[in-house]
Amino acid sequence: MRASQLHLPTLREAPKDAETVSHQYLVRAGFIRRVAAGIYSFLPLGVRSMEKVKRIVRDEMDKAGAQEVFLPSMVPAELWQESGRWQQYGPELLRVKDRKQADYCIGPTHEEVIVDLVRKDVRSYKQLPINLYQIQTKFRDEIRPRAGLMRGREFIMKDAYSFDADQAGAHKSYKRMYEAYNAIFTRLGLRFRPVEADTGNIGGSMSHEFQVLADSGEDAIVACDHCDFAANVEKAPIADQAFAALDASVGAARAVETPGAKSIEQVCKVLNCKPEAMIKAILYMVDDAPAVAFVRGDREANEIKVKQALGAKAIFLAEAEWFAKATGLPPGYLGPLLAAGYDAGKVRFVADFEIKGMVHAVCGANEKQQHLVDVVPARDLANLAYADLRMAVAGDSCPRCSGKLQSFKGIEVGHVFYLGQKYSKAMSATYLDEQGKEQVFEMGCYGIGITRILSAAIEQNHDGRGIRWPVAIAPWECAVLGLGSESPISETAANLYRDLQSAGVEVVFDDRDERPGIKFADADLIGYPVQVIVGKRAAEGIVELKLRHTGEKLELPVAGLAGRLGRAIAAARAGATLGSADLN
RNA sequence: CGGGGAGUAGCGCAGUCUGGUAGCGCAUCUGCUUUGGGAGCAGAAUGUCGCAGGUUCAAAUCCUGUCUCCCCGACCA
Repeated sequence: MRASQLHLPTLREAPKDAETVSHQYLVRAGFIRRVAAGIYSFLPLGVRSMEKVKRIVRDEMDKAGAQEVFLPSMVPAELWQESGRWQQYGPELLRVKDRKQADYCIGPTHEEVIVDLVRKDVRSYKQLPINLYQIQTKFRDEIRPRAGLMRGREFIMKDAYSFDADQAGAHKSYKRMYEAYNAIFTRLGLRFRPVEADTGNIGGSMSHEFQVLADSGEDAIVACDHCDFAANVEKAPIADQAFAALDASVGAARAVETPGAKSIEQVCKVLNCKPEAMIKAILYMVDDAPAVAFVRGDREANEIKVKQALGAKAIFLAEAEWFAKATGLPPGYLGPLLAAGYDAGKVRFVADFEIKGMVHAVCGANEKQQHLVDVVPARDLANLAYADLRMAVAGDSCPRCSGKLQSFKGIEVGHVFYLGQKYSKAMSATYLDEQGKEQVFEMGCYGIGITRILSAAIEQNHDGRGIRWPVAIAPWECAVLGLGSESPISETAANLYRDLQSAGVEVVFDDRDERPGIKFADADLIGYPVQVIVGKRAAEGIVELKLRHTGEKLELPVAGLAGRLGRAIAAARAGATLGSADLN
């Protein structure tokens, strides 16, 4: 393709609504344009990169035995009512009415549609297992769309659904998808990590997220430095811990005045203690009733764990005033040790395991302006319920082995769930087994955020000048920059362009009548993995090669270059980045 | 939804406090010169100042309402 013919509007400045690096570069380099909040148009370059992502996803899905289908994005309400999600889903589900006033939604995910499709046509165990997938535009009316393609309202997702006769089969299907996902993200050329994850709203009992590692990622993950354990911090269990023996010399718990000291920080100042010696109270509204989770003063409570520990459906941080009214206890001075006579039924308490091992703790006294010191939980809080409540952090022991956890930031680009019978049961999706008995399908569902991958790839691969695409998903693999229209530069460039095409390289010939600086800046911004610069030394048969990923520049004879590049690029399509070492 | 911020030329912004009829840089078009890291000179085109009311002789500017967008939090591929 000749750049002079390409619709490639690059911007020197990013529009002010773009703050995230990937968002800025996608707009500046001419991949996308905003249409409304969280809704984007794709320009030719964006389409090319996206199609490459799709091609790899399709290829690996097909290889793993899945079959492509295409489901509607507009879904009748009846299906969602049948699964119960028409009620459960909040305003994120975009509901629309047709001319007859019938209810529909724009599919944010397609469990209902696929279950309906399969239950109608799959009647026998002989038709199982089956795994169907689609690549579809989804719509979720997000509370806050942000960061360009990272969290759009309209986005493209690959979603697959497996149907098996039994759990063993479903686990096999799950494993197969897990492996396919590893293959996909490897081929995309991304550094990623599969991590154990919470199943969230979709439900189910087993789940892994595929996280692209990037410092700007929103998800915190921990991974063992020794074994292959890795999990989202939301999910990561805390390893069993050894508790110190009781120190009998510690005196009885006693109250001290701590006027005005409501936060951990303030109390530490007043009592001259450290946060790790304190018991922190976090106020929740759990299924509309007050509850308190206690964690060590320097820890962060994990809301998902608290929710599970309390067997709750919904959990929110409680407002202090509401809480005080509901319990009669003073926020800011809350502790696990209730005064005699207090009606313990008013509020539920649960404490993190770690607290049990504290020997000398400070906590709220449940009286205004007072804290308790010399609290020994194992002695004083015998009846307190303990559970794993805190967020895992770097340095924690691995829950599987003797290693230590390290922390990373990630961007979730894929998620595999084992669903069980959640949807098949709700929607009576059954088949007949060998005995002619009706059985409910065992399901799994498997998503990949196609459009989000573009953002994630950029977040992971960029520098101050622009994008550094992995070869597999670069819109074009190579750019030939002709730095002049006079002979022999123009002939050398045009010939090289032709030879690279013959060598099977996707190449853009920047033949625009622009100054060199503009061509360099655009090429760096767009992120072609390879730039071939035809300039001053063209007369000697020498051109310059710039490898975007490593930043290396080398001068090479033009003779035979197309063939060499063709081979190197072909090799890198499998999921690599290109450096000079790859040329031979 | 809570908190913060912004809507003025394609993009980035100034002008708003103190009302007087809109400007700068980049981009665009023409011409000449330039040509290895976002050129120079000369000329040109481009705006219902987000929208709707109101105040006023006069509104981008003041008042009221409204819409949109961005950022931080609760939700998620």
